[in-house]
Amino acid sequence: MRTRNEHKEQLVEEKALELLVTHGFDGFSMQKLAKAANVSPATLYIYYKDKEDLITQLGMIHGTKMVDVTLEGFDPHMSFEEGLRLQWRNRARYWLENPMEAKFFDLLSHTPYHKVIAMKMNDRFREVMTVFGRNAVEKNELVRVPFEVYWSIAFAPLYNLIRFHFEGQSKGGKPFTWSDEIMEQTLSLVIKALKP
Amino acid sequence: MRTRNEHKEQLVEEKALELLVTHGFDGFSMQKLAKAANVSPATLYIYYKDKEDLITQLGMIHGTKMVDVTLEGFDPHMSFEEGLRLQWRNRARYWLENPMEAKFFDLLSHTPYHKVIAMKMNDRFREVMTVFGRNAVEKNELVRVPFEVYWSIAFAPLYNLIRFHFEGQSKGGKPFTWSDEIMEQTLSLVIKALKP
DNA sequence: TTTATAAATGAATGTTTGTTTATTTATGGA
DNA sequence: TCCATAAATAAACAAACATTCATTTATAAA
Repeated sequence: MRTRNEHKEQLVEEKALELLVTHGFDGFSMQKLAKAANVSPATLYIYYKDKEDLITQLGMIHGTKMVDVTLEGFDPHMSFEEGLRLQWRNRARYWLENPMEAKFFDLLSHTPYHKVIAMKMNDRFREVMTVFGRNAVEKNELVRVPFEVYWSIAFAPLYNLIRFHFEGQSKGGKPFTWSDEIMEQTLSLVIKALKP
Repeated sequence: MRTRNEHKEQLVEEKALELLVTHGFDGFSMQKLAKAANVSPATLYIYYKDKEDLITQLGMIHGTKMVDVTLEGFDPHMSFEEGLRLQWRNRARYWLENPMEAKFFDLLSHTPYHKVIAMKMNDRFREVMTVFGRNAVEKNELVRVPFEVYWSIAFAPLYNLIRFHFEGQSKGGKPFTWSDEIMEQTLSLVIKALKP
């Protein structure tokens, strides 16, 4: 029997991400993807059940990859400050090195697909973070607040900073770009907020 | 000459928001909107130049309304804590009372339309906030940090909390809902972070 | 070398898309 | 009352859409 062309499959994956990010979910279609990846539309339906399946699979792949990267070198028994620093650094590095994935994920999180993927993929991260948070509170390194409050303070500013970076957000004309100093400055404010 | 049916026009606006929020930009079409608002597709092209114009206008309307509400009772010469508190309260109230608008805006901010609208409508808010921030720094009520860092700490957590609320985000099953205590708790951490 | 089988395709399916055109309908001002 | 004019429409348009079908192509195992 004939074997699957792995190179072709990977190209489809790449181009799908590219098209989704540059033209939005709105302007994305199977035919455009097929053309961009030099593949027959019918081939896409060998790889994926349908359009929804394509996007869901893409989300899962990059979602788990992102969680893996975020938790690289992480141990829930680290000190709170050390652990949070490591996660910020890991995420920032990954996103800056993989802007397509970063933007795709940001996009995806604001579509109906989000729920399906978040459910499956956040579980691991959520679990680790719950242990980490509980330990930190017990060691008196972290204020005791509901999970959602903690999350909103600990990570929302990082996401926002990255969005600013990719949008080149500016204050009265001066464009904004990421720097380690900016991250460090923001992170230290966050840590200050979360100390008991 | 015949006069425009204002009621019909407003219904179109309402239904457009509803469809966009429930089915996403993806699943939105002029024909669906026409059907939902009991109007001929051609009528939409009397109200709006094209689909892009429809969405842009919708964004502008709700964008300026949101800025107005946020700045209700605000004065850039308020103390920093008082001013930030007021803005958080204003935004939270508006979003909880107008979930459709809130979700629409969240959605919109992750599409190519975003840039067009943000440019025009954020100007006023940005200007007021710049004065407010400068004053607060001079009075030694606010740390001196780049605008983007300030923004990421001061508002990103609020946005995140609202998203959690609308998604019913949960930790191990318990669903999350907004409460004034939760907001107060988060806001006080934010203020702690931003104090010099 | 042959054969069975999955990969890959080009062309077509019927549907939905955004938008326009020709026509009818309502109404403020003459 | 009647007329000019804009509102509103039903029906249509080509283009783009997701998906399928009949067929060809490549290859692992026999």
